[in-house]
Amino acid sequence: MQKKTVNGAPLPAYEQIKRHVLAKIESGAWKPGDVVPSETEMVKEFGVARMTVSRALRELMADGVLNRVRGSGTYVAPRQYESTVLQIRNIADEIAARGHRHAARVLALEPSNDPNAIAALELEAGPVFHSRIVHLEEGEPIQYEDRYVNPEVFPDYLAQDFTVETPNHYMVRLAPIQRAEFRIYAQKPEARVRQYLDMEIGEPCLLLLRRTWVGRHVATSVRLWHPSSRFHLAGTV
Amino acid sequence: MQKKTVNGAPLPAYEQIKRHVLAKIESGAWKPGDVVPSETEMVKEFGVARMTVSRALRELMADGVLNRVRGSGTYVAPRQYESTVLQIRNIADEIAARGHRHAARVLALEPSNDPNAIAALELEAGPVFHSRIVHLEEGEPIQYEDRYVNPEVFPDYLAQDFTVETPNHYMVRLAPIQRAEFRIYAQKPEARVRQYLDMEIGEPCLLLLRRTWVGRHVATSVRLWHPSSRFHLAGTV
DNA sequence: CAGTGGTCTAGACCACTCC
DNA sequence: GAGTGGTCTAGACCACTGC
Repeated sequence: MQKKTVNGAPLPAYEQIKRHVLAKIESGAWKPGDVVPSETEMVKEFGVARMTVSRALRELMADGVLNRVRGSGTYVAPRQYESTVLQIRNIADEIAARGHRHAARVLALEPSNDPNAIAALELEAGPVFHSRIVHLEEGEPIQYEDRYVNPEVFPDYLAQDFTVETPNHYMVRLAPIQRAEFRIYAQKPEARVRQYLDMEIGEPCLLLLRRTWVGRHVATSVRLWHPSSRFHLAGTV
Repeated sequence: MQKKTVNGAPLPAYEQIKRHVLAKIESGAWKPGDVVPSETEMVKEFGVARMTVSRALRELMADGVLNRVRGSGTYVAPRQYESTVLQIRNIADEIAARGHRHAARVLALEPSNDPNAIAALELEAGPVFHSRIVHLEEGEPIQYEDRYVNPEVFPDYLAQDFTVETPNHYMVRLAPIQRAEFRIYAQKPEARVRQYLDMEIGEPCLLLLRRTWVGRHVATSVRLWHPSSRFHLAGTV
């Protein structure tokens, strides 16, 4: 295998193979569920020993990128949703997993020149895209979503119907999220949020702030308010 | 290498080596910072190829258990603290990292027969150990810690001085935490918590519930209240 | 310069899946 | 039974550390 270099240092063959596979997935050439070439095929393609291919694919499985089944083949793993605290899924899927109905009220979907939002997306200038949506579980509001989106990453964001598909689902469908940063607060909601979430006066919100990256771009910056009486975060490590 | 079996299935050699190393660390025979035997030595000890030892040690490094330095050797990694939302550290270390002073007020340290606590620790009967501590940052309360501890795992818990060392630090020092489960809530604090945390009426708490496991035992079940004005959780994925 | 870990090869045997 | 991944061997060359 020809040694490619990054800043002068040669990259190990197994690392080059990993990047090749990741590039295929990120470009969309290989989609979730697709079979990827077998070890034997990659051995021929890259001109390396089978152990080397095996290590590359094994590590990608450990990272959750691939699934491997002995006797069957190697498959592209399903997309990971915006992960917050380890594994919070798309709110609609989460509601569906509880056997409940999800609905969404789109309050706003428009361009915005909010300087704070432009800064959060690490852009020089606006406009950026802005949406405000209330998510309902069995008719009860459970999340107030205030989202800013990078138009360079999702140019068609404003043309979507978010009563049918959540923004999170839409974005994950189009681009793989590679990194996320989050902060969690307990907060007294401002009046508008409190009303949209149908909360009693004095009831606190669980507020989740999150930014996600696609490649070198900040893809989205979102604030999610949840009524404490109907929502909490959970996970294991 | 002699094949050991678990429920009839033979265990791969690299997996046996991993378990051997983990057992050494968990038993305390190898402590954080210690050099562990080199690959060459383990090759002789286990009678396997160097690649096999290499894989075992490489995977343990990926898990954060070992650190490996080319040209130097393989070392036991420092202990991981109770991880909550990915990487929240021991509150005292966190405060120290901000360059601030930590202090603790021990409100209670006693046996308890609270049936909820006994159930949370998955024990048949009590008593279990109970502590309530307020942690202060620069003199301001920042965490109210209500903790139940499994006496089978930490028999000397009640004899400790938690103004000197936090319970988390004490427990991590004695036993490696292997699994954790957490839930995060926004909550109106009860009067007692509000007073100990010196909070204004109406200010919400960020409440973190956590259980941690050592081997098959629930080691501890803890509720951590934080004033929202002075505390939030953060992390990256 | 001896010892360490990082990577790689060219084979091998095996358990398993799928047809 | 052909093809897949899981593991393993016995070598090898290399970059790096620490004396």
